[in-house]
Amino acid sequence: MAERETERSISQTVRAQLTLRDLILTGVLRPGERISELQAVEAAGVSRTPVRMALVRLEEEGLLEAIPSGGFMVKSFSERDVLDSIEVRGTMEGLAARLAAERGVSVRDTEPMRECLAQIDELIAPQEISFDAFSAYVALNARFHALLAELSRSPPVIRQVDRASALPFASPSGFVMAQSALPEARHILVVAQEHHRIVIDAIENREGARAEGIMREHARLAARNLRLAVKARGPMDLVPAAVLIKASS
Amino acid sequence: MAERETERSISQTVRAQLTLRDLILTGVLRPGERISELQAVEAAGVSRTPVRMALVRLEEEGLLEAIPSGGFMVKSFSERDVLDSIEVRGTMEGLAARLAAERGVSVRDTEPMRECLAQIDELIAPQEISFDAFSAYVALNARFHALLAELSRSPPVIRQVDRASALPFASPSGFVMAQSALPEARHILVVAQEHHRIVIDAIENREGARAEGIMREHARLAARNLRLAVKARGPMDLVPAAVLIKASS
DNA sequence: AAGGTCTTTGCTGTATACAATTCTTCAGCA
DNA sequence: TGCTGAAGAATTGTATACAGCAAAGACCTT
Repeated sequence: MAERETERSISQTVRAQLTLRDLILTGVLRPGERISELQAVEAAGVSRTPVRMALVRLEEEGLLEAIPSGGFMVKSFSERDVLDSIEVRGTMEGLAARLAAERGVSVRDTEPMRECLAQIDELIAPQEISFDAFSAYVALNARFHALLAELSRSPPVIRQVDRASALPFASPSGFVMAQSALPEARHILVVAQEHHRIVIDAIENREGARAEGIMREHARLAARNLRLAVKARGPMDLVPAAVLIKASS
Repeated sequence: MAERETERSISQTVRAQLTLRDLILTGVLRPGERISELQAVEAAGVSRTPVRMALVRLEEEGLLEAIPSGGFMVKSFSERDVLDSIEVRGTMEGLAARLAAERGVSVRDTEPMRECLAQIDELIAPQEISFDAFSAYVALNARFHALLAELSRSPPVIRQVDRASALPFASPSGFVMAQSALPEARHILVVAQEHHRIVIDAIENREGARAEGIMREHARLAARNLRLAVKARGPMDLVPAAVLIKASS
């Protein structure tokens, strides 16, 4: 989703956006805290103009909230908000899958997805999955989900799926790393992969309802990962956006 | 959705955004056309800084598209894109309705919606519905849909519903005016109102699936209005965003 | 005459200076 | 001691100046 460009050719606005996002996700800027433009200028090493541009973009992304009197603050999320964001993504991915199924896809379209599937199969084959394998899974999983959205061949749908996945904890692989240390880890990946397989099958057979349903259920897996990780206390450090989640009452 | 403020107290950025949006929706700026900042500055009567801010916001809104080499152009939509945008909104509203149903709502919550319903009832009671009545319907309908989204009590869901409704032709009342001149007009409003009634009923009875389903079907009504209006040729002038829709092949 | 290259012009991206508004703090009064 | 007011400081919103880049046109060469 975030293309990496050469360090110097990148625009100042993007540089500021990247820097600020990192500052937010690592918890340097805490939820509820007002973001001082001057402070941001200092941190990003650019002038105020691109910083303001970046702030607006981060607001649209959902990481910031506009303060009525001016300026922005870091948004904070309840656990419920996180779960709902995941549900939103699942719903949108379900729509994408349904449309793909109803409108039909060619084998050429699903080819790269099957390849993705095969690569993930290799990763989760061993009994014990290494930390690196988890990282590789995250990348492949993101690719699979991106390809799925494109299968709808609908720019508006793709756009909304992307926007729903923009929040780090709502993204398809948001909590995968969090479960890497958990014993249930492998089981969950196996189930997730089964979902992947089913959605492709359903789409190819033009079973819209099945394709939609399975993607919704698939997103619920992320929700389960979150609850598991919260209960286990600890692995949350692996998900950068954890600092945005305020302790629920 | 767009609050009206006093003309002089409004920020320059908002002024520019309003002016540009109007220019786009009225077709002064044509789809595919590159937007010159200088030209926009002249039109909005503000300096380049707020204009650039407005351009970024309009891009996020979906009306503009960033040009790789810099600057923005007016986005153009196929009829399919429009239908899909409506489907996206229906899906999100369906989610909101389902969550409201599953989580339960108090009578206090649905009170204002019932009031909305009653007012709409009065509007569509007469055999012939005046043009003004259509205008009044648009406002009440928008209010109903906004209240429905809030019934989910989920900020992430409300946010996504709002974003899905931001595109003028995807908004709940997008094509209502277009059918005002059509003979089928009253029938459609009656059916729409029936949907409104059912979704409230379903939510109060905690029937999540029914609430979701009816909202999806409800959005399809907008899609039907569009097709009807396109076929009738003419009433499209009443929907401002029509200029964004390129003739489908 | 056609193609390529160089120049020029206009644009966008960035930085900074200025203005206006808001927040804070301190003093005075009830 | 608490509250209200005003003044000051700081921060955001806006305007403008500058630099870098891309597209378009003209001229030269083949």
